[in-house]
Amino acid sequence: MDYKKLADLLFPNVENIEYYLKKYPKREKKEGEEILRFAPSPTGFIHMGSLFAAFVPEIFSHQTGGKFILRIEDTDQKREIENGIENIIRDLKNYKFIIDESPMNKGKYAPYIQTQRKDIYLSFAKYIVSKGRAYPCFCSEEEIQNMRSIQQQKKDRIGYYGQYAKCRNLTYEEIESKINNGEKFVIRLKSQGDFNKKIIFNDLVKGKMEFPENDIDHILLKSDGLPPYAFAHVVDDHLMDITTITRADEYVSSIPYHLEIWQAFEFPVPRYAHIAPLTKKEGTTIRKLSKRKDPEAAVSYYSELGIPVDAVRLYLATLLNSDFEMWYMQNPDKTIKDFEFKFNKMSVGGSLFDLDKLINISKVYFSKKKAEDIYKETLEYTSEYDKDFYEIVKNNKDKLISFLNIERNIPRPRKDISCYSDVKKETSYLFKELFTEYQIEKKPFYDANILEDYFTNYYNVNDTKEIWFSKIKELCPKYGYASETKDYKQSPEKYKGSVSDICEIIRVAMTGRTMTPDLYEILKLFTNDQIKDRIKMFNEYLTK
RNA sequence: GGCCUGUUGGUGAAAUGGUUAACACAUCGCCCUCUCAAGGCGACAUUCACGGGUUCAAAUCCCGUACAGGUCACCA
Repeated sequence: MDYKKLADLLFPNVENIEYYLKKYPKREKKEGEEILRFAPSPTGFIHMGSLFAAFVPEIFSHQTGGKFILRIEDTDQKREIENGIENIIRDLKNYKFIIDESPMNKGKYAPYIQTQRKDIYLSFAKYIVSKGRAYPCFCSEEEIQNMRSIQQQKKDRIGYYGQYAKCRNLTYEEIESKINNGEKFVIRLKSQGDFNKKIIFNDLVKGKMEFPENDIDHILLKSDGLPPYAFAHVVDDHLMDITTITRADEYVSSIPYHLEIWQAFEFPVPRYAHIAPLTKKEGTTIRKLSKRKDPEAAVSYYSELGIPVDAVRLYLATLLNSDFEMWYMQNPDKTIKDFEFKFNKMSVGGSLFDLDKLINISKVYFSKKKAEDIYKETLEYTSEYDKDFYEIVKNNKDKLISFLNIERNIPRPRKDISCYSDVKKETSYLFKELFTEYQIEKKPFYDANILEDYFTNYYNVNDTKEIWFSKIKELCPKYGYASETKDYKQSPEKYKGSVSDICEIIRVAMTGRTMTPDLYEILKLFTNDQIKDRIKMFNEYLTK
């Protein structure tokens, strides 16, 4: 068969492959520079899994001084959703991804949206047909279904291959007449593989793997003229000069097939890094984190909660290489950029997405921040997600900063804030509008008289901390409490309680909770009127 | 079912043939401090899914079993 003639018959008005090879020349790269890409489908919002999938190539490209590219894989037009592309770009920007080339920020290798590259795929398909490595197939869906059920009955391997590949042996004349009849066709790879032979493949993450060769005549071009993933990625990644392909490890099993496409073009094969999915534990089973089933998979979950972008990025970094965490503890002044990530340190199985861990990372992150910055960012956060609290934040700058500064600028700061919405939770008792009732269990020793006595006869805002505390101790014996915790511990029968219980009464009365930052500092944030008000409230609460 | 990949404590995870199996989170206990936290110290895998084998030496290599995940589309 004259394959050249066949190619012209199938693709009469299509550019030569040389045209595109020239139009998109190899990049001028420095030694070691890597070009990586994130290639999502525009099927909705970005979730944690895709954020991680984007994080990996961004890190590995930029840490070599290379480029990070966003390419949109929208060849399946059935799955497309409105604003899909815009949402992806917005989410990536929010998460501080630096995208060197994308549909918005065009580079030399545009277009970056696959449906806009249709002519390119056609050209490459024509080329591969002209080389005799691909052929048109006119089988209908029914015929393929039939083939499959026969294969199932006979317990044969499923697929279009070998003797099942009917259209493989069509003559030029047969093809020509079908085309003249207007029959629809797809282009299939004419596989040269042998299922009984093995190929060895080296993956950057998973290491050496062995597979049977591909012998299935997979589809390279669908009847709508658009390629499925496999063919598109080879054409695009070659033309865009991608040096390392990162993708989800669900593609592992199609490696032999993808390799055969590269080989058919005689293009050098880039490195591949197959990334295990983020997983979630549900009962005893572990499954892929799902954007449909898991609310915590959506990035909006974190922005609504107010988990800072940088904290999420730190978590992604520890998910990438778990030794990052230790390194970062030892090098608190460095950033993600300073760490050398390695593919072979990535998890081969799957990384469990652990919300507790993220929250912990976020707490540590907050504990290192300046109070002024937290205030500023809380203002931004509340302006979007909590309008009511926004007004309070805006009008109480000094108070909030003073609060945030309690036990902050010390070697081991407090870790009670994990997200911007916690600021409200942690400070609500400072504001009359938010503190409307006590929601804490009454304990027998709670006593409004002690409270009133303390504030009328002992408390003075201007006291130093030492004096402040000695005054509380002074008050203790009057009500049968031990001034020293040690004394109480030694002979508890002699006392009603200790100074810590007195502190608890004051703390609970003022804040409605047993755990707050340093009580001395907290009290300073209350005005006299507020104190009086709380004493009254506390009294009512106890008598109720 | 075929093919591929995993399986280390309550959890995540490190150790890529060689001392008592890192570290972090969680939990519990003790200590410290002028209150709450934080912090310090300690406990938490006589053992790396199970069974064999190779080796002076195995969580690490090989074989088998079990379990789990992935894949077998004109989806990516």
